[in-house]
Amino acid sequence: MSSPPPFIASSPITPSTTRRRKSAFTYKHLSQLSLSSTTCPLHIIAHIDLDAFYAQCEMVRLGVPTDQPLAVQQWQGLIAINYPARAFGLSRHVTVTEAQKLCPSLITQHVATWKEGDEKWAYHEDAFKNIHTHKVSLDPYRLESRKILATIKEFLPAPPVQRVEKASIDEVFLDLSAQVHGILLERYPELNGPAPYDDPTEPLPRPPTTALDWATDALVDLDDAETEDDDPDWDDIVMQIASEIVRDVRAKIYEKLKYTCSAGISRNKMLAKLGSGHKKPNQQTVIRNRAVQQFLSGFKFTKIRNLGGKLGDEVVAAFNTDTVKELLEVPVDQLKRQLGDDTGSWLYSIIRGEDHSEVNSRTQIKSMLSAKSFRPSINTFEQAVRWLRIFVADIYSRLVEEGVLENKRRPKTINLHHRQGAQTRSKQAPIPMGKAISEELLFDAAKNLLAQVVVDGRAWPCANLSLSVGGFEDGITGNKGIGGFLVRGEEAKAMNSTVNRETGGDNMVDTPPPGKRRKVEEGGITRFFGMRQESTGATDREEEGMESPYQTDAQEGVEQDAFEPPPSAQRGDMGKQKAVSEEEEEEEEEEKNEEDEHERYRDAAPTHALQQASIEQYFCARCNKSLPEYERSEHDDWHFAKDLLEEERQASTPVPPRPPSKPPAQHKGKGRGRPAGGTLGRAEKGQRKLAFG
DNA sequence: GGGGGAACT
DNA sequence: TGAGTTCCCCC
Repeated sequence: MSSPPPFIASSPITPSTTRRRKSAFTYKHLSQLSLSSTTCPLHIIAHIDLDAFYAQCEMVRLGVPTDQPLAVQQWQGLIAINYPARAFGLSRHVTVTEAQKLCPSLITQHVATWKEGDEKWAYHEDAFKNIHTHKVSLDPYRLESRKILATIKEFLPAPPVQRVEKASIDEVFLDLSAQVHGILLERYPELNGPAPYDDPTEPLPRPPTTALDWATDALVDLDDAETEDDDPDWDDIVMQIASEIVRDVRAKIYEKLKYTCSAGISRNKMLAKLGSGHKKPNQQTVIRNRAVQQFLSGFKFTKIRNLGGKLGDEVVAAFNTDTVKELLEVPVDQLKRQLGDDTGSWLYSIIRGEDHSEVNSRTQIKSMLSAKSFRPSINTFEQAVRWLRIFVADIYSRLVEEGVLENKRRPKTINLHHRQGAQTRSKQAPIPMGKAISEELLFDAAKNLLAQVVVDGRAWPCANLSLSVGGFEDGITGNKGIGGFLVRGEEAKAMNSTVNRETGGDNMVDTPPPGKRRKVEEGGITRFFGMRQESTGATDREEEGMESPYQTDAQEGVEQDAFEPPPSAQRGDMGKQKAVSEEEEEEEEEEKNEEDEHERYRDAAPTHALQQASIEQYFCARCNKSLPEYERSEHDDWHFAKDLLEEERQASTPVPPRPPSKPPAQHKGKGRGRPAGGTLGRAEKGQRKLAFG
């Protein structure tokens, strides 16, 4: 970045007595800066990260002195530990009792929980004893997060100069380019003039050589070829201005809300993020362009975003190192060959500090989830429905908090995730438009999704359940910043494109971040990495159909009237029931999971009963069939689920079904509407049926 | 648009 | 470890 520009014949003659070179940056670069162009070499990003956020929230809430060790407890574990407590060697892996031993003065504050029947979460005494009846609520932290975000946005110039991306509950990215551009022109009027000869490729005048005052910023060591004596160029000035802004933002957050945070300032998101983690707590780190290589070389590449998981492991395995330094020696071609073209070139760039991803102006939430893990697993529809009620209360209250009900910013879909052993499946449905969103509406929809999962089979024992709503983004609130108008597909493209929107002139070639699934050609054989070829829901049903002589219902959305017993009835007999997995495709991992699943299932079934020669039988009058007694409740649940869905089907089908020859015209959003009576009927039925559990 | 999964905090 | 959010891919 600070290398001298190539000699340009038309540029003004520089007296040979002048020691100083031209700036490496041009008038074009300067104007790109005002547009927050991701390809602009002066582009400037900050990442702000709250220190031990949940712990700080509790400290602020409880008015605890800042040097008091405190940890946030969730059931038997610790999910956040403040810095005073870390001094005692506490980490997230330590149990509550171990922590108390290591640090007797430690405050362990349990997270807020939500109790069945309550209309709000609360901080309960001895909450950790209530794991079987309460669910965790992180709402207090969301509320604090929102305050902090509001403070930041209030402090910065209005959009479109302001670009703030909420990256998580305790992190934001700021694109400070446009704001810094403005300050730059104010402070250095010599930059205001038109480019000499009206040529935007003319280099800028050099900035004054006055030593930069980096205040108390942590500065990363310079690259080998650079020395502190080198005159600063505009990129250094930009960094310094950005650093001032970040310092002020942090001061404002502390002043208003008493939260400390750490920050990283650098030329792109990846470096800024790495920088914010470099020195904590309550510090900020600037990574100048001339320090990037030195800085990055000290890292394990698994610390870089997107390389912290399976992809990172693969890279480690492929090149037998986990350090950036060593990976830098691998040529692009080899990276491409072993990881695929896209991932290879992405990796090549990223370890050289190149990242052109955009800061998306986005501070609003896109989805909302409420979840619970069950240990031990739950086994009946009734149990599951009781949790659904809590989830719905949670989500509904959060919808109200968001102001989404007034704002018309309503979610469009509702989604249920379900885990049984290694299997995870989900069902989603549209939230009917045109009606007000109510708890009953959501609860009804959630129950319905659960019924779908149950009818699909293999629902119990259930180890995890989660309900979410999403699809908020099409709301009425028009605050779309620059780029906010992009639709999904284009957004992804724009994020990774280095071809500048306006100038399109740079020669840099960008590569997309790795997809989750990558193709690698190897001697004519194509292999896929990164995604297990799990059976889809549809495939599952097909497999079941193959497996079960009974199972013929509800395949591929074809509604059938025949009620059949659940596939689970087949699993009771003593034959080996491995047919499903044996059809399955290879991969040791896969097999292990399958194995695991069967293991879990078998554990859940009464083994002693399986071993008896004669099993107590239950006769189901609805199917006219008998099945093992221990499957009775699951079987009943299945009928219940089926009934629920059948009611739904009838309620949503206006009186006489029309002949298929002439399908009715589509009334968007209205065709699916159901009379209120149907809803009530189902609710009543639910109450009644749930009594049997 | 539905469903599965990875990655991250 | 558990809860929560976003992004991406395939069909």
